[in-house]
Amino acid sequence: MEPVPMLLAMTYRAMGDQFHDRLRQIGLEPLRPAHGYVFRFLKAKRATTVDIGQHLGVTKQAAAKIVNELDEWGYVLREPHPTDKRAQYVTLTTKGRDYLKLADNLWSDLENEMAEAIGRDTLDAVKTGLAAYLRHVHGEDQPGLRPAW
Amino acid sequence: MEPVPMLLAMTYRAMGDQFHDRLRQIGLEPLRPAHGYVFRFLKAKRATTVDIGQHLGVTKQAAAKIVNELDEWGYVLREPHPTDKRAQYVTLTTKGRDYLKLADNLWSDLENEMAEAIGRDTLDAVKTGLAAYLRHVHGEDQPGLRPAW
DNA sequence: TCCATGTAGTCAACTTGGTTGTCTAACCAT
DNA sequence: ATGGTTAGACAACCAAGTTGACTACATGGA
Repeated sequence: MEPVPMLLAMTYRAMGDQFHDRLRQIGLEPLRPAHGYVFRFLKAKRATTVDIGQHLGVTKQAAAKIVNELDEWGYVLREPHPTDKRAQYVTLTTKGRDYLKLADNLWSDLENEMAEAIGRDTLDAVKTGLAAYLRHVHGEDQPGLRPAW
Repeated sequence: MEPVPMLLAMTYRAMGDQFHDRLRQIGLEPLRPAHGYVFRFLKAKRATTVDIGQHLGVTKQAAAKIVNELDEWGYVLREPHPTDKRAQYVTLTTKGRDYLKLADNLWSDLENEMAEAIGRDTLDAVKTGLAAYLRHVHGEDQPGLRPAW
């Protein structure tokens, strides 16, 4: 059997490719994975560019580029931080939230198809297993999200 | 619960980081993941540069760069293809096989620690589950190995 | 209160790891 | 034979990161 990391990489790639294809079928401009992960992160918590960089596992400069793009395209906007005059909160616009909602539906479709293919219980085991491993290696502080290739 | 692809990416990243750290602890020059995947591929079957590119999920030119590096560093060598005068088989040197053996040991250490953390049965479910999914979406023809970020 | 140290964000230069495009030589099916 | 395809090499380019430097603001002592 293939080593775990190869299985992870191949599955990630396979799901990502399918997601990308379906987005294009719908006719929606396919943002890169990083963009989607930013949306999801912003939905969960208020965050600055630095926070986003940390979450993605890239430098703040790289994160700033991504935020700039999302801003230009109208998916997010910046608002002043209430107490820190240096910082800015990055927040989702309606367009951003709509995109995220659509993407979430697509992902859950894919996940359901996966459940159908390998069994719901196996899928659950995969998810809880990976989540448990992540809690084990890092405590509560997330690792970088970006796969280092 | 986080969507599956995020779990995959985070786990891949977490394991890769650990692997990388331990290689450095040993004092071994840490090649990139792609290099290791090439070793593993070459061990399994005779392959040309084009084959390698396909397996990794990159263009043949990108694959050629990687093969060139591995050649310079003494991990692989090229030998003429028996029937096709255009093509060359890329094969592991002893140095390459040694590196792979060491890396394999490291990976199996990591996998054992994972088994300890989440339970051997859960780990088995993860592996068989992902493998089954991959067989389901692509038939027998592998997807690209490289995660598209 | 003042000062030392640290941090958010921005700008610029650079590196890396890929891409596309083009070409030659060899292959192969009609 | 010959027309279409393929392996490999060379070159130009590009995307997405990096490091480094700087400004403005924050924060926690002495």
